[in-house]
Amino acid sequence: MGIAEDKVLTNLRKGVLEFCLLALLRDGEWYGLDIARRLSEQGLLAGEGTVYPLLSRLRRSGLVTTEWSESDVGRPRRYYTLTDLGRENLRAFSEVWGPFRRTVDTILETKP
Amino acid sequence: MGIAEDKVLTNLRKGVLEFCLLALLRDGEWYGLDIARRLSEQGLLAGEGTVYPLLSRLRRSGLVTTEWSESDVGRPRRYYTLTDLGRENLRAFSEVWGPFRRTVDTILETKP
DNA sequence: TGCTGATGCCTTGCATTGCCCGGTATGTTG
DNA sequence: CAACATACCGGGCAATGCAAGGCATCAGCA
Repeated sequence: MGIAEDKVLTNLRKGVLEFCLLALLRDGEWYGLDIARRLSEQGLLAGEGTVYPLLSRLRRSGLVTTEWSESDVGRPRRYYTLTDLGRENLRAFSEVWGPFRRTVDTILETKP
Repeated sequence: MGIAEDKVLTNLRKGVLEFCLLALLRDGEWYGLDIARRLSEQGLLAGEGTVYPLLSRLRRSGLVTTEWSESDVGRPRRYYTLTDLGRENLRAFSEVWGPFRRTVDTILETKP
């Protein structure tokens, strides 16, 4: 009975994942699978397949730009770059995240 | 373009709301509308109607128990009490929330 | 040459869950 | 009796992470 442990993390990821992805792109360009691996390492992503729909959405929203790797030895990769709009959205999220996190902390820390 | 501000908070609430509700019940018994008001004050709930499906789910899962207010002057109220299972789930969430919050903070704080 | 596996991209259908809108019932007040 | 506030509840909607699988290219090897 009760609530499954996995579900907890799954629901926490919602609303955070896409901005953590944007934050990753602050540091440089990455391609899909690499982004997926990095996010998975930090427990923010369950499977690699999850990241592609997200990346498509970010691209359609104009938060990231893509560029195919030309004249590369391996498989062609699609590299993602943060746009100014993406950078602004990331900053906006940070301002929402701070108070939100503090609110939750306060409620949880109240002594029984 | 970009991502709407409202959506950000909406998605953040998912996965947090039900545990903040449980945390409220740690301090005593409350009835539906009162719970809704308290959560709304802290920006964790958009409308009062949202809380009732959630409360039903928590009841079916055995995390809370309910008791109708007897011999009260006003309308009958359904009071919610935290069960042992609910208390345990709340504790389990706290242990997940801590590391999760730290991870997100770390990613966001990385300097560009 | 032809098979196998790894890499990398992507799509489809699903489940969860908060939100919005509306409905019911009871008590108080003019 | 009408109107309003209180208090409960349900149904349909939308967003989004997840699981599973498909397709294409290249390297290694017999």
